Amino acid sequence: MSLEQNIYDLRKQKLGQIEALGQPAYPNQFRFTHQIPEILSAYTASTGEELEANKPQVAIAGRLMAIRLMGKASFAHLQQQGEKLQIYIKKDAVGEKQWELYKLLDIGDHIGVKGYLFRTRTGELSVHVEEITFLSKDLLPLPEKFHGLTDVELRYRMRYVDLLDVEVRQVFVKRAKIVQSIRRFLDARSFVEVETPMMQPIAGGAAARPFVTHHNTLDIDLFLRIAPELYLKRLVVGGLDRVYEISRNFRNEGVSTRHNPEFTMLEFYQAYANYHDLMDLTVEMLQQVAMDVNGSLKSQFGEGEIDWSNFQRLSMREAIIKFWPAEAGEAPTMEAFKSDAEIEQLVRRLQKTKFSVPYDPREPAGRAIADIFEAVAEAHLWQPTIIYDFPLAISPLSKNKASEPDFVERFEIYVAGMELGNAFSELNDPEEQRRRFEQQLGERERGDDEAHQMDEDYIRALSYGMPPTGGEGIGIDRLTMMLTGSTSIRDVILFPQLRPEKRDEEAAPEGESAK
RNA sequence: GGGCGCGUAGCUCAAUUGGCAGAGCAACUGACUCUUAAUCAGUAGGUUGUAGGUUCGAUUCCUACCGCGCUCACCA
Repeated sequence: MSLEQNIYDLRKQKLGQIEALGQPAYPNQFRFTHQIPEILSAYTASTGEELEANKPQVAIAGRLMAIRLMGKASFAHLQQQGEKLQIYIKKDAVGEKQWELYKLLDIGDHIGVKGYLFRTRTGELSVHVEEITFLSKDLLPLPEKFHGLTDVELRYRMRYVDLLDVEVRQVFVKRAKIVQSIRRFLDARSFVEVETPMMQPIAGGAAARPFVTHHNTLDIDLFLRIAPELYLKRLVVGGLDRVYEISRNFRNEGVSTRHNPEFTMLEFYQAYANYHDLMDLTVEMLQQVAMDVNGSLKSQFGEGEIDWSNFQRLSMREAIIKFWPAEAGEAPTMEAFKSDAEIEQLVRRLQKTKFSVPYDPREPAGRAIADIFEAVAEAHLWQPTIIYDFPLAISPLSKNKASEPDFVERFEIYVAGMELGNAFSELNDPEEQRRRFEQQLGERERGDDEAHQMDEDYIRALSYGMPPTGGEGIGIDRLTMMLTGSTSIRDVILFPQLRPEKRDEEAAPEGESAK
């Protein structure tokens, strides 16, 4: 019999004894007067003398996180919503039977207490308990009180235990505030929040491999969406000039500290706006969110500090020039990007250094420009930076720049060396869209299974006329990482994707007798 | 998928060159009516991730597998 099983059985016995004392094992409610955070904020200013004079009566509930027993009196901490309040139980004050009950409690149990507020000799606000109500038993031991759970696998698998750690909890509270703040920002500007299909017959709107699922009655395969993009633009065609959606996308790709197979994205579309309008809107939105969440335009991330007050803006080509590594010789000029031969030369020069840049002569030169950018510039983009004017070759849904047809009106936001957002003036010429899809089909033929598929209904929608529109996607998980200082995406997703846990055949904690 | 690293009591971590597997917290028993990582005395708790191999002897060395982390590649 394992130790864990021992503790489980012991605590079940205690639960039986608690019932024998007349308290139900699993009562169905507790009427409290305050939540613990309310008490802490309402009485911080009250002195011991004031409390002594008024003896404010309170009833509170929470989880027991520490017990310090001294014979016939005891202090303990109750935790609720990530905050702790001390309680003081004295045998004289609660009586024989309640004292017996108290001694049957374990760390991790939920209880409710009634009593009055006072300050201890050391000045800590505490509840002088007059009555204990048993609420729920913790049958399994909590992690070590000082270090908590540090095994990240256990943390992610047993988030219900991990969340008792106040700092872990705080990350997810902040995540909720981020989403709240984004909604407030967009709602105030007349955006309409919508929900579009998660299960799509054609997975479009991004370059990624989808998950496949099956509908039994219709007997068709469906794809979990990789982006809501094409549906949201159909809505703009239909006259929802300003729409947004915050929801999950699914991409059947590797997992890493920056990637989870399901992740949350904000996408929004604004009719009659171009990508420059979106740049301004984005800066304003991210600054509001940072203030709402942290009360500051600075946030700590890893070794450094992110300063959201200042967004650098560079074109992709300018960024390549700016961050061109000395070991690869003279930095290119803007002119160099106009010639396919010169672009190939740039790649060749980089390939002689530590920078690995793929090159495929069958691919359009624009792809090479993007690859060069990723190799030399991306890692430098630690402070918030807007990179604009992307090559047409990697942007099948963006509008061409009028002055430079090989480039499109697209930008991405980079923070802490990561992509945070992606935006563009939306391509609304249905015939050009058809040509782009056909070109993507060509790449599919050549083996790129992330290339975009043909979507006839989307082209039909554009044929009814979409106003000039700017659209943008922002990764909520990544934004949460940046604003909470979490260097792994798994720390901002409650239940990140892990391999299924393998269970041993040993007896389950329910305690079935062994065969 | 490639490379590097990790896996020891419920939790956090030790263990000399390959030589009796240990501590703190949690648990249990006892003492203690203002403690706060409470304190003090005692008790119990282990198939060292799994399976092989080398060896008189393996937590330690080797191989494979499982799980996790970091990193590279793809992407947001």
